[in-house]
Amino acid sequence: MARLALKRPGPVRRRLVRLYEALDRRYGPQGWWPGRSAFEIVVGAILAPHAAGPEVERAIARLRSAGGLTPERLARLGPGRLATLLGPSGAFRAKARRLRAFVDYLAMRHDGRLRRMLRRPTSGLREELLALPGIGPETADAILLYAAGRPVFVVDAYTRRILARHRIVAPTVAHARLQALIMANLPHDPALFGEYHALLVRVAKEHCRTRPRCEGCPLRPDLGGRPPRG
DNA sequence: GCCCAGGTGGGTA
DNA sequence: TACCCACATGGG
Repeated sequence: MARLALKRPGPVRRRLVRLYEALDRRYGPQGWWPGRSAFEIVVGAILAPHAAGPEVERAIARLRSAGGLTPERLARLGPGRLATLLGPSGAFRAKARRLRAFVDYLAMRHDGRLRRMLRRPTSGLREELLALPGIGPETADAILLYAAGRPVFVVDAYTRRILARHRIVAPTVAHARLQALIMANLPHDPALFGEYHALLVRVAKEHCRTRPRCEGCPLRPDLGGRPPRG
């Protein structure tokens, strides 16, 4: 478990820490991201939208079987072949275009070398990733955190839903503001951010998704407080 | 058979 | 800024 040593924690910080500790007690270390290589992590992040979990893993396994899990080999797969391999992940033609755009960018800007790309300064790399088709804030941040090891908190729909239900933030809080709030209140530790995100996904999938009214929340009921203003 | 899913991008008002 | 919809398969 990543440690949280905090001096004089404020209300938001205290609630974020208590939420993390409750999740960690309940589920333990998650060991994300389940990628065998940095490139596999990037591929998984690009395939993830609307196809979480086993479908993405199946698509990656098919890519691996076809020898397509390196940038240069993936670039050599034809669009039709690539789309066919991605079938289980859904939206496969769109995702094939996105993967192709990523390896093309890698070849053009970083000599095809992912390691070189991952050494870029965080803010510059984030801008480059966001400029690619199909890569938005969540996908870019997942790559920064899990492939590049940068202390960037990945905010997704689960993060917003759970933090809102525990009254740590308002449900309508903007993505950038939510990310800034979390990062201003937790130590900038990639291992901690990675575990926290993974734990949020875990509880959301196992509990929140099937019980939208939070009946029998596995987390402590006293995590909340008064609804935040704004 | 219907609804939704760890998101993104294009369109519209 | 806010909302709608396509992307497309798979599971509940």
